[in-house]
Amino acid sequence: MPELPEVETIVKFLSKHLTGLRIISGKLFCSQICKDKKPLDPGILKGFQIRDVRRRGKVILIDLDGNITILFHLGMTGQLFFSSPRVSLDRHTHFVLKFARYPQELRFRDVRRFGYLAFMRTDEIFLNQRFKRLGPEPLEMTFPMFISLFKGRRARLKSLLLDQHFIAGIGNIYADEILFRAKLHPLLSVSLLETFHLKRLWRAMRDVLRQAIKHKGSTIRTYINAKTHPGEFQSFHRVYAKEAHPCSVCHSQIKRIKMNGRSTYFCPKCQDLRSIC
DNA sequence: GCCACTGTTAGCAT
DNA sequence: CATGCTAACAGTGG
Repeated sequence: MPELPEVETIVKFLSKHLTGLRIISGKLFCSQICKDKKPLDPGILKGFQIRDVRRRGKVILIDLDGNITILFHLGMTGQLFFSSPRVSLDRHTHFVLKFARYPQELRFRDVRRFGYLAFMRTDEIFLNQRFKRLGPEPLEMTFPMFISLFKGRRARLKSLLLDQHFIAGIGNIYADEILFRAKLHPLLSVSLLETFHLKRLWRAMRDVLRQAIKHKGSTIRTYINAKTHPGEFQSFHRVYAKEAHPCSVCHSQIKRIKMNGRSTYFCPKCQDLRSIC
């Protein structure tokens, strides 16, 4: 469930339930899922209390007292959910946290293992290379800030939207949905964009992400994530996974192409390349 | 069985 | 630096 709206939804949920809980144990079942250079024994988490749950881009940060933060990235198939300890762990559950006076444990499960977790000092998070290089939050950007990001760039529009160093949090679904609503072709070189195009893009980005958060994100392939969050934004998708469907605006057939190895959906008429170059 | 997919991104080549 | 391709993984569906 890993784009900004899904991560935001999970963070809100976790924040509500985790804040104030005291950890009695942490167990790692798959050492490769922990990205730390010096893998920390999660047993040392015992006794610390959860202060806050935050998001930065697609990353989830769980702050404990004692200057400790647990970082999670869900990759493609990561799940973070509560479960009764009586439900047996399957082979894809890689990390479990247990709490004092709380009947449920928090489990991190990830079938494809593109996700990861890491332990960091809370006050050092933003000194970390990973975070230093992360682009700005799309919902915390003014239009002038947004414009300045494009200066001197010439990559194709969708590639840039997907680049987490450019803007943090947008993935394959929301890139396509944003471009459809901005009426811009994914293959456009951003050097061709004028201020009014960027205005459309900025508005579409904010609208799509806000709407998606309001609907608790998109739940695709429910067998993977219904456990954690049944979102409803998928019913508002206009192009993603809609190859050959009629465009909701002009009734042309939605096209699918491959871009950077990812499926890319768009309306060939509403998002016409030739209208710009 | 084989091949093409899949909500990601680090690391490498150009 | 900027950009784009590939591999890492496991599962599903044709």
